[in-house]
Amino acid sequence: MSANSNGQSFYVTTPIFYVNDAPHIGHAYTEVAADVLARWHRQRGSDSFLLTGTDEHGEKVLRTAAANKVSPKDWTDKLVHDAWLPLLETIDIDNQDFIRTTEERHEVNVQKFMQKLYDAGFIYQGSFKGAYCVGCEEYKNKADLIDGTGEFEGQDVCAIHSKPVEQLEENNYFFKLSEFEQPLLNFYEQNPNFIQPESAKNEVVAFVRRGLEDLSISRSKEKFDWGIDIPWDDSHITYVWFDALLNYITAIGYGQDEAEFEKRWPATVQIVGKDILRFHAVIWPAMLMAAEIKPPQQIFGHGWLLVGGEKMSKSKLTGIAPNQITDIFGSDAFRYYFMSAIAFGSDGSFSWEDLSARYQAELANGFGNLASRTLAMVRKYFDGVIPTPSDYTEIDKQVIKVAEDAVLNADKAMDEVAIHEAINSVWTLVDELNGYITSQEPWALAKDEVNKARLETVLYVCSEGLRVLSVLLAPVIPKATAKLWAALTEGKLGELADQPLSEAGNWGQLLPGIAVSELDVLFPRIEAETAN
RNA sequence: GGGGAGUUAGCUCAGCCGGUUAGAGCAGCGGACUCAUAAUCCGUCGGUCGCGGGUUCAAGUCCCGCACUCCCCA
Repeated sequence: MSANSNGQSFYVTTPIFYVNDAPHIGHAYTEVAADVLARWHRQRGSDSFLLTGTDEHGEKVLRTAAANKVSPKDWTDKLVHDAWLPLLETIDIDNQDFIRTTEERHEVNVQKFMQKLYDAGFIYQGSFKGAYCVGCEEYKNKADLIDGTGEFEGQDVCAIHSKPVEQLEENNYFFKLSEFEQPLLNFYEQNPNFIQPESAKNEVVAFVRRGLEDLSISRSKEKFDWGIDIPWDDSHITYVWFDALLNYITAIGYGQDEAEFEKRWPATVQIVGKDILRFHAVIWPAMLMAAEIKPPQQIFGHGWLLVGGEKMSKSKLTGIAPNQITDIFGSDAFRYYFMSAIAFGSDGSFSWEDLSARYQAELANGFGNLASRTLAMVRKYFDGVIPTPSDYTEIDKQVIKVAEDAVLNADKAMDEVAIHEAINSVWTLVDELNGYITSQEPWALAKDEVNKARLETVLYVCSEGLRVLSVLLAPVIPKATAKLWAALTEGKLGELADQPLSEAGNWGQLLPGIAVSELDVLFPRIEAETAN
């Protein structure tokens, strides 16, 4: 991720959605972050590739499919088409691929990967002991068990069924994760930015230092068979996590299209929620090392969205569907809000009041109104034609300086995956321009013909400032900026998405003489408090 | 039980390796202005920096203990 990544590959991934989940704003948050990064880097000239998809294997999927009396494949097809692809539409994600773990390109190459590890001696057969709940038909973690009461006093019982669990033992295949303890620690040390943010890194390093155990990576088909067959033993299937992690490479040609794979891998940054950080920062690089593949350049663990101070949850009725927000505020506002209001990497509080307040203050009154007042004056004083600027005063030069700095600072922040900081940097230009208009009083200049040249300059500065803002904000609020761009340029400057970010701050690109077109209100005031 | 992180104005948060009167945005209050989606601009009120010790010439900023919140693991 250098400052000049022209033509370089920028490969960003999100975790794949567990297909049985219901989409909520947490999923959407991760997607938007990855999408903003991908769009930003694409506009900077990189060959930017955003991957997302669905994780579709496992016993729970099999069970819910059975409960709905359809095959697991039909069940996941339905969920993908009814829930997950629409989610991407809802929040305006521009992904380059969508991988499903049930696709052949995934399954076949997961098997190749496993065979390679098996041949290299990193996988062996061993016995796995665990607490098995017959009701759930699965092994339980200790966290899922509670102390029994009544007739089961003194025993561990399943939290769901309240019945004792059985200690079962089965033969499984194991991955020699323990052998990678030192290699991982070395890797973390040599690649200090591998795990971000810093707090997440501390946690992972401390975990690995305490020692790693080998990892069971298969399940006997006697229990269930919705998964990828172990290539050398068809009585077992691959454990879901092992299967799921490999999507990041099977999607870009691992085992199949080596040229494509070489071009994309290693991933530039893999965005994950902090709950699954350990899988991505420990198990995943170890798997890759075993296969002699480079680990990704960076794993970025973002925080939780908190609602009322707690992690969202369905059981507490704090789960929020993204379209509840976009139906009222639109996808741009969704994207802007979560990206600007929350420091990426930290937990962040969501509330309807905060969303509503920021929408009003920043998008409607700040940016939207700036566009509105500028174009209204161009229309009113110059019949809608962008005027030609004369000599710039110190005040004008100050605006230009702020624009240039906004570009540099935003770009620097994006390199550090500090999305909120990047947006804040851009917003300095919004504020500068609003202040500039107030201090230059174009309405006063318009009263006397002698001030015409000055008025032309002032309104050119405002319009050109909007041009810079359109380019900088396109990755975050693509719909609104596209409208503004169309109104400002009449198609004379090419597509907005093709505007190079590195040159966004080069002043004077907007062409005088162009007739600006009508512009809808970008972010209409939302009066009704639908929020609750 | 072990590990990681957090606790700073009404709200959401910045405060890097300790150093002048602790900052921002929003909300509140006062004023200016009218091009604009009563919008913008200026000014202003507001904090014993979770609690208790310690180190230091000097501590939100370092050390120890405690309390509460969250995450991970067993």
